[in-house]
Amino acid sequence: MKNRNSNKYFRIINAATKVFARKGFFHAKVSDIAKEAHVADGTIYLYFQNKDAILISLFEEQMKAVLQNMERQISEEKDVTKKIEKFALTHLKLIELNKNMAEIIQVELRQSSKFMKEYRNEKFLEYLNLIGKIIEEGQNQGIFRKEIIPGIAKRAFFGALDEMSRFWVLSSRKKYDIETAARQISGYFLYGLLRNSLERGPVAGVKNPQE
Amino acid sequence: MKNRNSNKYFRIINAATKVFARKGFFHAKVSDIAKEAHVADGTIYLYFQNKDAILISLFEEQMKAVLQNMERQISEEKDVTKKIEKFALTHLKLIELNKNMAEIIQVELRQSSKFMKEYRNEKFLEYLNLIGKIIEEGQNQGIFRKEIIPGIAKRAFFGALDEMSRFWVLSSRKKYDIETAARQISGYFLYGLLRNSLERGPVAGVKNPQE
Amino acid sequence: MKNRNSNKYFRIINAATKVFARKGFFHAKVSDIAKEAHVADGTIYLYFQNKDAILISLFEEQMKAVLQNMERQISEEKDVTKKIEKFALTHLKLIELNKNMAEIIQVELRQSSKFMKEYRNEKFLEYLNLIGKIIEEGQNQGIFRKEIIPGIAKRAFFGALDEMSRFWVLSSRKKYDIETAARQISGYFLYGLLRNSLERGPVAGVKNPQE
Amino acid sequence: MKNRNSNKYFRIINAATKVFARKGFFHAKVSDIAKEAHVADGTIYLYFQNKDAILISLFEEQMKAVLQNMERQISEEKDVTKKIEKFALTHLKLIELNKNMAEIIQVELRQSSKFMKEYRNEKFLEYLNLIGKIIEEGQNQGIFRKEIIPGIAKRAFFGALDEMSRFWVLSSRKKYDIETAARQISGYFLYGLLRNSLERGPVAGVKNPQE
DNA sequence: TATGAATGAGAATTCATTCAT
DNA sequence: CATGAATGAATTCTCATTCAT
Repeated sequence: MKNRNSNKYFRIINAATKVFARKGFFHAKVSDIAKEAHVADGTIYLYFQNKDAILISLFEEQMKAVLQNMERQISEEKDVTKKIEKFALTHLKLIELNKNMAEIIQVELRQSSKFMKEYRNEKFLEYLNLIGKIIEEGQNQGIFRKEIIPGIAKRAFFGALDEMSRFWVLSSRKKYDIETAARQISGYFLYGLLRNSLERGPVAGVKNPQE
Repeated sequence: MKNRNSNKYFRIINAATKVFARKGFFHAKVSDIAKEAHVADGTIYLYFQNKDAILISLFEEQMKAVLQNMERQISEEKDVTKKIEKFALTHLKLIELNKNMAEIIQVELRQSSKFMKEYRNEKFLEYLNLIGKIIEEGQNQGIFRKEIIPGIAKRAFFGALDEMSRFWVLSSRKKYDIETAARQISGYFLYGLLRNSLERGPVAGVKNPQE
Repeated sequence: MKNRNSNKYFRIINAATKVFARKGFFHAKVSDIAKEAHVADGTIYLYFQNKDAILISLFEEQMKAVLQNMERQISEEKDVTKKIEKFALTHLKLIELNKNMAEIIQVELRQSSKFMKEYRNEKFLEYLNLIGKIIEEGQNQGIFRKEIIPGIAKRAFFGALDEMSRFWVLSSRKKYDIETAARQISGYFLYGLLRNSLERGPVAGVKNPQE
Repeated sequence: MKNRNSNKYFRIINAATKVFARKGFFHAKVSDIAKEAHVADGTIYLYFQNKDAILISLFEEQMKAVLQNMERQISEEKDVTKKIEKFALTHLKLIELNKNMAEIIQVELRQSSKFMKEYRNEKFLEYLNLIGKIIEEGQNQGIFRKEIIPGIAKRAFFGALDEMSRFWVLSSRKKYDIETAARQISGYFLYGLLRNSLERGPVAGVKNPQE
């Protein structure tokens, strides 16, 4: 495998992003990717072990960038409440920005035991943990309720955003704008659906509620 | 008779559920399904147009049952708050009960443009709308904040549960028990993460907050 | 194999004639024939050994009738010249009358080693010999040239008529009417293409021509 | 390079000729052809769209050569009578020379609606027209009777030769030698079967004869 | 006799991957 | 490093035929 600094490496990654998004991983032919990258079929195998590896690399490269970006965005906010809101907004903007990539993550990456089962998706876990850490931070600061289980909350929050993305990716037109969706979703998690605090009931997942 | 009253129809559906969950849709061979169903390869094609059709039928049959069950469960609760909690619990229990099926919906059904793009998944939308209706009901009763957009909230809530299921489906052992997870997730949505109402900030997605 | 007096036997033969003509032997499904004959798939096998046997029976039944008819027509003429003309006319009329059958003989029966090689087509040879006998008769009467080799002439004459039929069968509309075509073709064979007898050259296939 | 300049293209054509002649088009497996051509199965599909396309290409390539050869042979003769004789001889010699090819044209090419119905066999029509032109030429020179309809005569003549070929192709041994058969058949068409001109009757296909 | 659901052998075609140039 | 022609394993689907009813 040749060094990934070669511009061909990224040309192939980008071509694959397009082709996978258009046809789906299984229906995408390696020769399609080669054509899109203006490269010979065989050349692909100088940079990637096989077709699966393209998808994995594609994902890793992309997540690297996404992760860096998200870390920077979050660190700009001091308030954990703002951090949560910023996370939601940044995540949804990302989807908007890179529809093809979003589509692959949403649809293709979930498809094969190769990726969601055997492949330990470290980068994705790191991404999830960004949320987890915000929540823990909020709990340590006494701002978030201490009964919240960060391991569950981080998945719930990510899942909420993710499902919203899927909706956008799969439907042609966007019904709600990004800012609205981001504010709504972070709003649900921060303040709940209930109208006033009097109704605040037994604390989630804990026998003896809040203190 | 080559209709779905034949027990062969369901034998094939069940066999396919196992095989798809084990190998993934694309790596599952029709002959694998036939073998699992104790049926000849050709027999499959008396009941299904092609391999894709098996996955679709499988999904539709399952969703029919899931939907009925969920409707019954929810109708047992009067309080919208309880309905939300019941939804979460029922959904997660379902996953637990039918791991293979869950895996297919989580992993396989998302994979192909056939299913997530071309295929208008009516049953799934009905399922989502069960949540939407609860939220609207809550708003009409003045219990849920009126700024909540049900079309976003239903997806966020489903996504949160769904991501939790994925976590379980893809990891071998369950870290949190079902009741805890259900109570946590519905708790986030109902009461928010924030510790007390004073912190209740600007209302989600609305410029001029509550009141 | 059940007795061929059953009306089902002929229902199947007739259905097969239609289906073979429409789709061709190889693309015709046994179930198509069954449907056309309003008979169950399995019933076909009570009357015919297999799909090949349908085609053969079809041909034999048809040739039996064709042969009888042609013998009768020819015996009505005394003059060998008239017999030749009658043969041509009757043959072409037959094609017109039974397009489906003609199509099968023209196209399908020629197709498979099963039929044109392995299958000794006795009925067809009898049909050819009707021509051969007319020619010999003509030679014995001193009307046809004795250098004519009946074994070649009968094939040439049949081939001429047959190619004309093929033209009709394969083109949708008939360019020439039957009587014209019959008279032309028998005319070529009886009188030749040449304008006058002076041009009559060395006799065909014989070193030292006539006389 | 995947064009017909590659020797693989012709290796496959030649292999297919053998295999089709031996087994028949429908019973010939693509893998048989590949084996005969010493080529991988998949390679066939670099040169031909599918199995049908092999048969068509095979036919077109052969007809191209046959046509050129026949045109050359005919142009060597000045006399239309000689041209007719030359056509017959050349046609029959060709069959002798390339038995496999002849068998395919005789037997296989007639089999499928693909070829005799849908496929407009231009090259074959050109071949037929070579005869048609000779006849018209003869008529213009006043040598052939003007009542002859070239569109019918060309088919009759071709059919006569073709049926003779079929006889040879399908029977293992040749009963008559080529020169004899060619002279006989062209003799029938030129001079007719009748012994002397006195017997020359009403002109073919025309009410008021040659007068 | 008649049925038609079930069978399973069989074949065309695709496409990831290799390797000689 | 790059190419792209060649490979051949792999898999869906078809359909003639059977046989239990």
